Amino acid sequence: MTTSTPRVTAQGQATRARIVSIAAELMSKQGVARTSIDDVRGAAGVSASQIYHYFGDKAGLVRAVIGFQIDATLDYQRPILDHLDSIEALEAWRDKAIANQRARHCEGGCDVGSLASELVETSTETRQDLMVAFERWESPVREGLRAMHARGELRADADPDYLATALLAAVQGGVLLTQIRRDTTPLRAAMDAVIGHIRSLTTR
Amino acid sequence: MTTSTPRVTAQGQATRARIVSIAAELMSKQGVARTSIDDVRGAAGVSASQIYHYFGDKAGLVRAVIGFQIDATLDYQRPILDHLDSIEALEAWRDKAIANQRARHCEGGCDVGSLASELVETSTETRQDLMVAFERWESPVREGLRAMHARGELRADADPDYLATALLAAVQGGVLLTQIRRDTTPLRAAMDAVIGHIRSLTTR
DNA sequence: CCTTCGTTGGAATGTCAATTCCAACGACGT
DNA sequence: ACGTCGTTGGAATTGACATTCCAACGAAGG
Repeated sequence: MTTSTPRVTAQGQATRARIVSIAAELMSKQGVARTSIDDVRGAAGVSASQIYHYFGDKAGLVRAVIGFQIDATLDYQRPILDHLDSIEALEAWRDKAIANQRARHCEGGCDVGSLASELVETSTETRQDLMVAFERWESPVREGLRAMHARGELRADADPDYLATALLAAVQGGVLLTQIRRDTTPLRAAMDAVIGHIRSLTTR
Repeated sequence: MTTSTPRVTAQGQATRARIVSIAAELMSKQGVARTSIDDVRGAAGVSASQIYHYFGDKAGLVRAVIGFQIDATLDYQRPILDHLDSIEALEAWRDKAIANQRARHCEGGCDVGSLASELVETSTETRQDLMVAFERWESPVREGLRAMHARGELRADADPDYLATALLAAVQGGVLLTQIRRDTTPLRAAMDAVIGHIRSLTTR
């Protein structure tokens, strides 16, 4: 069975996409709680009824924003993210993350991490959305380390999955401290430490 | 010059302290934005005017809560925090952090980190309060690693300050992922990775 | 005993924000 | 051309929330 009648027009999709994109930007800058539907309405140049038409309520819009931000983050880090299977690739990833923070003047933190911190405890469904988002992020990191492991570049007793989790945690914690200090040193320190640890597990 | 007339009674101090303590608990559970003055008022069993009398406005209460939480965190981790000058001590710190998360069922994240993430971008003063809070946290970690370095237990080319920052970032990122997954593995992974890196820098 | 000032209660105010409602509009398939 | 349904506008509603105000209360010092 094919899609008989599209429930939404191309025009509707465009409007919906614009709303999500602008909501994501506002929520990244000011946080979810401080971003009102009316803020989004004004910035997107739409009427309130459209937002409720497409998303049901604010929680629905927030869910869409979570999806949007994780997509944007993964797109931004690709293609590096798909080949994190060498120390050099990990260092390139680190450098890209640092450059990104510098470009933002260390403001706003991690789009996905900020959403996560603000929303984890709101509802079980939201928390699961966030779990899925981070799993999508961690997955390619894990695959890269597994490839190194399979190739014998990592010692047999090293655990690629565990290391992938540590890397992601280093990014999150590093970005938070970087945001607070307005200085990229913490992000660099955190990623350097975990990458250094991985290096110490290589079979050179 | 001594304090001529105390502007606040012992009774007043007690009331103030109770308000801060209860506000901290509520804000830890629900976040700052979702904690209304009226919530605090009800839970503390005081009238609204008292909160405004002692804190001026909600921002003032939030500042007091930041101070309260960093004090509580440091008190909780002491005396470990004051002697982080060996791999064993670092591991004990890690174990205590993990046990704490487990006791909370991995809910709520880090009290200080959650406040930080929610409030960093609200105002320059708040961000500076947070910088001070994290500096107070990082300082003893740094001192411990410096002691190891001075004793020659860390290689000369190791940078204790940089490593201290990485440790704190690992805690923050690890706790965030732990909160999202409701599983202490990420916190353990993150701290293990950085501690492992430090171990690889020891002169054994 | 009296005055002062910190303390407390509780109602009142005004703003802001989420959500609903209804009517109009227009694209698209028949 | 016509009718259906997705789309849009904008006003109206409802509730929550931060903050203010004023009056009463009580402890501590003179």
